[in-house]
Amino acid sequence: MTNKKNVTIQMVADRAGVSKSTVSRVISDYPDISDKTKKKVYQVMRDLNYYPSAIARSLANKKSKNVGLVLPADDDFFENPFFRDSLRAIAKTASSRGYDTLIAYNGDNETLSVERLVKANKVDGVIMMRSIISDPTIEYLRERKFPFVLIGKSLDYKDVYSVDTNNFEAAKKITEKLVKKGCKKIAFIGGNKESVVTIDRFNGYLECIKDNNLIFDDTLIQKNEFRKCDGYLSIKRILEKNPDLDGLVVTDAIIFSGVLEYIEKMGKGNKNLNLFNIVIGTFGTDNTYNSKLNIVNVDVDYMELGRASCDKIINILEGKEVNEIDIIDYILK
Amino acid sequence: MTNKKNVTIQMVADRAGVSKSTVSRVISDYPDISDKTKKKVYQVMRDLNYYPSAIARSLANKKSKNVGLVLPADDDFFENPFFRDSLRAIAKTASSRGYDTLIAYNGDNETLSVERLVKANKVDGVIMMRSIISDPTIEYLRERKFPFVLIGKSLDYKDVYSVDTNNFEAAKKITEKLVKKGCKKIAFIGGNKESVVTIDRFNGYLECIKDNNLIFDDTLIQKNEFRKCDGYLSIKRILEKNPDLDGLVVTDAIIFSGVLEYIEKMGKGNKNLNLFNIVIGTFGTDNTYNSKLNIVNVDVDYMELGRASCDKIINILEGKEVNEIDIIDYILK
DNA sequence: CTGAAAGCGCTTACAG
DNA sequence: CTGAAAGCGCTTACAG
Repeated sequence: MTNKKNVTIQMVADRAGVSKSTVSRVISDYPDISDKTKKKVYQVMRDLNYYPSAIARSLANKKSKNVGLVLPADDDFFENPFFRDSLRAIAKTASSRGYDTLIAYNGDNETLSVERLVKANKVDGVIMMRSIISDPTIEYLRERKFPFVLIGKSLDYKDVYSVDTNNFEAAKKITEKLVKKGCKKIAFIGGNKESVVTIDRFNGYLECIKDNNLIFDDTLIQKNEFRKCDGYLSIKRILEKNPDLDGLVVTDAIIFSGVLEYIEKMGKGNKNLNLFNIVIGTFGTDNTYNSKLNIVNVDVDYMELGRASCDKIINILEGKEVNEIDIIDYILK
Repeated sequence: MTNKKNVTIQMVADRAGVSKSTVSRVISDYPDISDKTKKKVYQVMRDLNYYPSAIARSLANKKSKNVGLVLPADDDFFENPFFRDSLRAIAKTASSRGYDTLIAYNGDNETLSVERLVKANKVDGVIMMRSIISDPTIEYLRERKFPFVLIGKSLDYKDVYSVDTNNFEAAKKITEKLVKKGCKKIAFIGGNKESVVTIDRFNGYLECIKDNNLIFDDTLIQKNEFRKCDGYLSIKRILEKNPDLDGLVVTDAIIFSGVLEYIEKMGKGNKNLNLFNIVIGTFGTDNTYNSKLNIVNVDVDYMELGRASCDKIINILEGKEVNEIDIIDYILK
């Protein structure tokens, strides 16, 4: 559907009075070309407004110069600021390195959407934006020996290239912060229990609770989905059994928004409930300003996670040496 | 970098005892093939786990089966729920129609990022996610006669394929709603004044103000950027000159969040300011629950905008007939 | 209904 | 330093 009949390498070769081989060589900056030829060819390329066809190069080189970005099929994922920030950083990084970003998403089956790109040779490597236990997409990619980088980490395999935050440590530290602020009864609200993030953060929370000999029982723990409504319901359930709650760790910005809504709503009438005295620790929340609540946040640099994962997959594709796992800093405040 | 040496059309041809031409024909569901051959070929394809190379097809067909999604270079854009929802719908729709979504974004120059994809033949058509006045990307695409669909509308050209909401009408109606609720002095906070959305919504607001002979002066109007801080500062400035403000139209979810923060912050101490009595009309805000404020929202179905724009560009690419402009409904509530 | 051949626009060993 | 030729994996008129 490109209307201007495209100018091809043959045309510039003819016009420059050389062979396509030579033109090809100047395009790819091959060393042994005389300055004269090089100049001439560049000139003609400019005159003709020539731009090599990525498709034809792909076929000849057997590489697409595309990285696939795998978006999970579940709706909640997109609400998380992590999605928009890392997507942006990935697209930008890819572009800066001469690659493009192709989205793998069909709305219902993550693995199928990836398979399609992989089988059709549309991407050279893949970035997975989320880690869960026994991930079928990872199974597929590994079996096919197809290059990929995982944002997060795999609990199933030790040899998966990944970029992660130390979620265990961050969760432990944020819980400790609540303890220092005087909290005695700290609850935990996480997302899906298959999610590696939830698992890591829960373990960090747990370790701190144990270290400090704080109360720990099932009525303080909620793990559901990464949805606002789950935050709402979780805090409700926890408070029913624990009206004396004074601390809360919430692992996700969206869940947190549900928690906040509940507290704002219920705290309004029942001043006696003292809902606003609960100190809350949360992760990756955009906006932690709240006039009535005491909120501590772990800030993960999502852009950096994106950038690092994209650089990593491209490094792998280009045969450069990379670490198995890279850890991105977080900021607790 | 695909490790399994890929099975090609030649291999299945050999194994099936036919020519590649024939295999190619059964792949593309060409009518005049005997059932026997068809069956045989399908069988072999399955046995060999054959999947045609999209790259090779692209080269032969001169189409990539990719649509380019143009993301604006400014940071604020990504904060808007519009971005995530329409992106998702676009990727999903493309996938369902056998296309893939390629992102055009390099972090600083929108037009360049598009040019790159277009020149390299990496996409067959393009979706632009935002409309501004005198958009250089549109200039480029038009000049090149490259197929594209605009989400929003062009004020510069009448013949641009686009998918839009009736922003003028929606803004007028939401302002009317404030009037019905008794507002006498209604301010307007919009985004960038080059943005078509801001222009349309401002005009809708303005018409209602005039129709009702309400106060209209410069101190009531703020147009800055689509940022939270601009919302914060805008409402501040407006209130300085208009302490008796009782209505406010805010054209964007992010700006609105800044307005909200200001009101929450300032309203807390100064009960006399009566900040919480201001009725607010806004657009596309995720979460309009607020225990103290009276908020009216125009809900635009961003997924539908995405879906429609993607279907439209693909229809164009496939030579189907399409409307110049499609209008997506909004819901006022 | 099917095959041989040319072509899509590049790259790259090979030879000089 | 440069060119002729084969090849990447498909499609599609053309001929039968």
